[in-house]
Amino acid sequence: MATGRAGSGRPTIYHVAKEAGVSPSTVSRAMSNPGRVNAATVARVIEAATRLGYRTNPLARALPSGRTDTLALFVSDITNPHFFGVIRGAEHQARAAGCTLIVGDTEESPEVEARNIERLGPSVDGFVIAASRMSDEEITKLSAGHRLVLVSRQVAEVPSVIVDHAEGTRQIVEHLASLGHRSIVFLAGPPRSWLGARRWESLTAAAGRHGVSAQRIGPFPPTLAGGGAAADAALGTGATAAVAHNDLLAIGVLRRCAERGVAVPEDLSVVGYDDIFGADFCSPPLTTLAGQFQESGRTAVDMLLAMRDRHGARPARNQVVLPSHLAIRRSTGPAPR
Amino acid sequence: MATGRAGSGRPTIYHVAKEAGVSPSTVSRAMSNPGRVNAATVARVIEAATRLGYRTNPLARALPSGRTDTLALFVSDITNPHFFGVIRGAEHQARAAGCTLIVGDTEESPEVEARNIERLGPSVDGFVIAASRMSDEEITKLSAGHRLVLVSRQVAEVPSVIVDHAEGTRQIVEHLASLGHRSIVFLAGPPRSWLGARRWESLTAAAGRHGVSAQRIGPFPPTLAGGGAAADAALGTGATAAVAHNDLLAIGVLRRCAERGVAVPEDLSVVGYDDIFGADFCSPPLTTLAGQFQESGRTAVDMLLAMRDRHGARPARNQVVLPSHLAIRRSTGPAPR
DNA sequence: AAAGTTTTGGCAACCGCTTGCCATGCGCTG
DNA sequence: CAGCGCATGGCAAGCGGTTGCCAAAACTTT
Repeated sequence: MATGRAGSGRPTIYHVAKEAGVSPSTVSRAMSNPGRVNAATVARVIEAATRLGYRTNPLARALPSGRTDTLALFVSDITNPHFFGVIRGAEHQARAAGCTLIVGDTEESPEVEARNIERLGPSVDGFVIAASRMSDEEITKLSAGHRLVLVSRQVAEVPSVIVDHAEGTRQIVEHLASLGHRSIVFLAGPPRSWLGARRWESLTAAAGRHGVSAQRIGPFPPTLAGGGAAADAALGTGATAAVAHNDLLAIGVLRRCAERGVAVPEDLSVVGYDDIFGADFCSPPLTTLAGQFQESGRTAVDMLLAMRDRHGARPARNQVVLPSHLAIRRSTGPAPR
Repeated sequence: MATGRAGSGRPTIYHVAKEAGVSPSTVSRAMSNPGRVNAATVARVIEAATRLGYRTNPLARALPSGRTDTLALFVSDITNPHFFGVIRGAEHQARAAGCTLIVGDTEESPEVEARNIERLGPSVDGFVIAASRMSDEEITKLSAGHRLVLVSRQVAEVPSVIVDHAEGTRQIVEHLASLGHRSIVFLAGPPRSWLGARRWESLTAAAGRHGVSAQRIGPFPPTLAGGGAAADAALGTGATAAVAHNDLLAIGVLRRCAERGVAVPEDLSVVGYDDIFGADFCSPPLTTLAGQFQESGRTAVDMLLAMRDRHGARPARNQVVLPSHLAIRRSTGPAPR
């Protein structure tokens, strides 16, 4: 009968201490601060520990030391494949550093974010918040009481890692302009998305420079299903190219176009953001701005760990911007005449 | 400067106790066992707590009580989109139950699985292990010392939830047979995969009943890239239909076929397992056995929680089998003559 | 050889919360 | 009105580690 719970006879440092003929504090030191103890004693302790099958209890260790070797990652919507890259990267890096990763879904809600941070605060060494929906003020406030690293979001003074949007979006517009497109429609995502706002901002700027007109419609839920409505709305605008908030939406547009007999890219070019799983094998394969999101997760975890270990000292690189590149595939083509 | 660490001035039950004019133990009871305390006192304590912004420290609570309200989920390869369903389902259900979820990648390694369980044992209330690569014996042994629920794996006496394979595979074979296929090739996945073994088992059984010949080739890594080699090998066998270990592999096959100018389904029918994200918009859309993996995650968490709360009493449903259904799409068609 | 350093290990006080046990005081029964 | 039981709150001992401080031991240094 599975118990494994407290009092489960799992050996403690006290058992090891008796077995090795030393005091518990020596065992503790031997395990976590070997420099402080004579090498021979350490060896004896280690030997006793392995003999007994001792494993240190992370909880008990964390309580007095305040160090949990656990990191939390919150994503705004765990349903969105975009975040899988971030999750993977973070998980991988955390594991490499001997840390455990907690993954949470905040369901697009700033309240859930704040509540979770408050709740988990003492249990983790820090938080990675991807695509936070909280306000700048709230983030700043929370970052005063907790170690926080933002992903896909920038707030002054708060460490963050984002994928370059300005340059990437410029490439999208250039690509489209060179194909003869003169009218672009942007399919907006969630209203609270900082990233979405930046993408639109960059798009209008770049469009202006290239003499291309850009309009925004939406918001649409950033999902495959949302792409249906987005496609219909986009087709109504007369634009020859649609730039979607993200790939999910873009692929949804692709599907809706296929249903309606609208040829992509002959009738409409479609561009997405993120290069998610599937973007290269949907039909037609999607032209999209590929960001290194796995790298984002990794970097964010690194920064968090650095903050923890350098204990308060401001990290060297506080606001990281990762490069992006345009993956040109078959969903974009010459503008219809 | 973000600290938020121990000694961070976060109020404790002692502060609340003083504020409310009661003893710490009363505060503790008021928070976690209100029946034991006079209602008026509880109200006073609650009020003091909110006034101070008190939040209970999960670590400190877990240490003496042995209850962490945290669950761990391990997947054999976090890179595989198949698991995203499980992760989502588990995360969602855990959150609904007020639990925190730890997600870990065991990298197809039984050792990593065992080590992680050992390490995290005291920090969690139980484990969900998806597609465990451990041996039956090892699982049985571990399940004696920890609360364990298996997903996509069955071991006698250990709680588990799987998606039906026998019936589903029968449907695949029937579908193929009715399209005139007489020779099927199974593209095997990882050698240690229990699920893979069951699928192949069911396939030969069903094929036998329908007078269809079935052969197995592989193993192939269950990835898109693995599909390239698998496709080439499959085409060499002369079979008219390929059933892949999973959708990742199947989509890889689709891509390779497209590259080689092999028409799907005209020259070769392709079937996958899992109905992952993308299976419905790849080209051609993939016929696949859809399982309710999100439901698997949810159910597994439910079982775990039930085990914890009914404290050792054997769960009512110990080995859950979820239904599957064949999603027939365009990657299968009549056998070439 | 005496005095001064450094190592090394033990003591005991925590970290913040839970819980078994006891003392109090009240309401009730007879 | 004595006697009893129960609801209520406090005390204190943990849970399994960490760590500041001190004393003994082992080395150096004059």
